[in-house]
Amino acid sequence: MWDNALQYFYEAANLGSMRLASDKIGVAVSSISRQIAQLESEMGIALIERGRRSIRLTEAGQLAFEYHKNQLADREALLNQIQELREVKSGRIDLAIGEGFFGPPFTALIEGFQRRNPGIAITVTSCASTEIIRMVLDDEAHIGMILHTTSEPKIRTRSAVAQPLMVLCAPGHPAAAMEALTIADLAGFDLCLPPQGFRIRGTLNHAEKRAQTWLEPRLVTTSIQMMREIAKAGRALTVLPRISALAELEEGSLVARPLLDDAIEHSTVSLIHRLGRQLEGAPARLMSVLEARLKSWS
Amino acid sequence: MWDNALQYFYEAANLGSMRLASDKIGVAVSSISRQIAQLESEMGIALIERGRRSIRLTEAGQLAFEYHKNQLADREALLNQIQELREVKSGRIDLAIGEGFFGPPFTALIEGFQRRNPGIAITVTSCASTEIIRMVLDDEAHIGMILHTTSEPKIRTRSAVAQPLMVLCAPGHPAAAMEALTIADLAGFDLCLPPQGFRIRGTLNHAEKRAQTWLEPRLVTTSIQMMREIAKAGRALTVLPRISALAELEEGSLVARPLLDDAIEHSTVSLIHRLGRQLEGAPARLMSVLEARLKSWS
DNA sequence: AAATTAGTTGCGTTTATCGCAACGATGAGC
DNA sequence: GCTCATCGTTGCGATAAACGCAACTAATTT
Repeated sequence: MWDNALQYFYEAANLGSMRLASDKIGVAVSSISRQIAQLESEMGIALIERGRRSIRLTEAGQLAFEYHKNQLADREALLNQIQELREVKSGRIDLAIGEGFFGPPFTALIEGFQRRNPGIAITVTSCASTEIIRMVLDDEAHIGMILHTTSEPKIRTRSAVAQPLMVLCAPGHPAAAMEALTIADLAGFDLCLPPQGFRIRGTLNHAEKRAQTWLEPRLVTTSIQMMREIAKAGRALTVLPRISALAELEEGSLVARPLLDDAIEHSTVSLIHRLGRQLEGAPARLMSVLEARLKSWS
Repeated sequence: MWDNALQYFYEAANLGSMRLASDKIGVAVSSISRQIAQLESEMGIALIERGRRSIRLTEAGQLAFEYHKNQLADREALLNQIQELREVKSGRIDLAIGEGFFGPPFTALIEGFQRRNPGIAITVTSCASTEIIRMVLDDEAHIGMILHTTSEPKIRTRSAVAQPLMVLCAPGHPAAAMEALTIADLAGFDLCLPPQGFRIRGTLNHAEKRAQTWLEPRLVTTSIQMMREIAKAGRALTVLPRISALAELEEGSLVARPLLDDAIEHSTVSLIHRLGRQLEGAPARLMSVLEARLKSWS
């Protein structure tokens, strides 16, 4: 309620007369006079000197004047920020991504997006699938990117593209000579795999169960980076989606061979967000970019 | 109008629910919901995430939240300042004083006032009577203090105390032996007077005209300080109100003798302010202090 | 001294806000 | 998976604030 009265007071003080303020604002002089009088009575102190034709501010009036001037500036700043948000010129996107997706292609995608949308801050968090789902549910992340679809309720799978797990090894590795490998084949080689609890390992577990063969990796690491390097060195095989080693596959330092298992061949990469949370602005834009790029990678 | 909606939004966001906000503010939930919705439509962007039980802020919502928080702080600061003004803890007083009033008693008065009212800034300007009146009329000074009353319209004489011009001289001066002096007596001594244009000189002029005697001062100065010093040295007489040399009279380094002239004996010291400008707060307080002290000096 | 122009006040009208109640939707518990 | 409690939303009549018009008072101007 103060807001109106202060505005009238401010304009009257600025223009030096209530009538000019009346013209500018478009309200009757009487209202202006009344609002100011009311403001004064609420503040318990006079803002303008009475018994005078022109508007002269008392000390309290000058304080109120400066106060409102600053307030206007602050409000304009807020409106600018809001405007930028609407135009997606600024904003924040929180992304939760399985570590397997990291690598030059993904980095290039993010960099390209930021170049085209300066002012948008992006946070990319890397963690396990279950954690990603939790973050999306709790709105700690706008968008999540996980292997395999999830049956979790309250999660909307926006886009899912086929992205089967592959066996990766160096070109000179014995496995590279094979067209495809079964779980049993895998068991015969040195393996580098992520620890239990990772989605990749969980998917493999199911396959092991079906094949009644249990894998015993020589090296267990949470670092996809390390898995790629071990495989490149030819010391071991690793199991990852193509997307996790796109750069290496293109330059030929790694080769990919299918892993013969129904569930694994049909595994997918999913872009998810919380059901009921309509993405808008920056997150929506990034979502569509991710969606398009993911399809081009599959 | 924004103000209300923002407040509701702020409380709802703060308490995490519209109903709690409703209890705290004392307004129906429906109004809160509506006000927030309206605010959103005016801003053109959602502030809280819909389709959710609890209140969660969007990015724009967080901006608005912070904005209003700052706004509240600013408003409280303003209210504090206003409160201080009302309690006369702060404020500004502009005083315009004839130079004749300067001296230890006046200085002590101002110092005492400032000690009892810390936070109040006082500006004491010294100038000629006509200038004092102009400053009061133009609101460049809250209070003026002049010799003699003025017939100026738009000037309100708040208080006038008798303060006849006296002849001042050193105790050993021949004039000190006289009970009282006439204008003609004055003409026989060396004189130190202010220049034409000063109120004292104007008052004397009238007396000279009546007595058909013209004074020719040996020394003319605008400095009351200098006049007092000259008189103390015994070199000349000077003409001032008692108030201008209160300290010297008390310590006995100067003596005062009446100047026999109707108008001069009835001259006064006046506290003036602009007609229609009701003094309040700090200026009013100082005015009453000045009034009381002036009477005690007369 | 009259005229002009400023701010103020009274009164009827318009607009915005409010409260109540019914509704729709979300999330917790069984 | 279903029910129930609770929270936010919407419709409608009531209420209060703000508004415009016009008459009024007061400060400047000529």
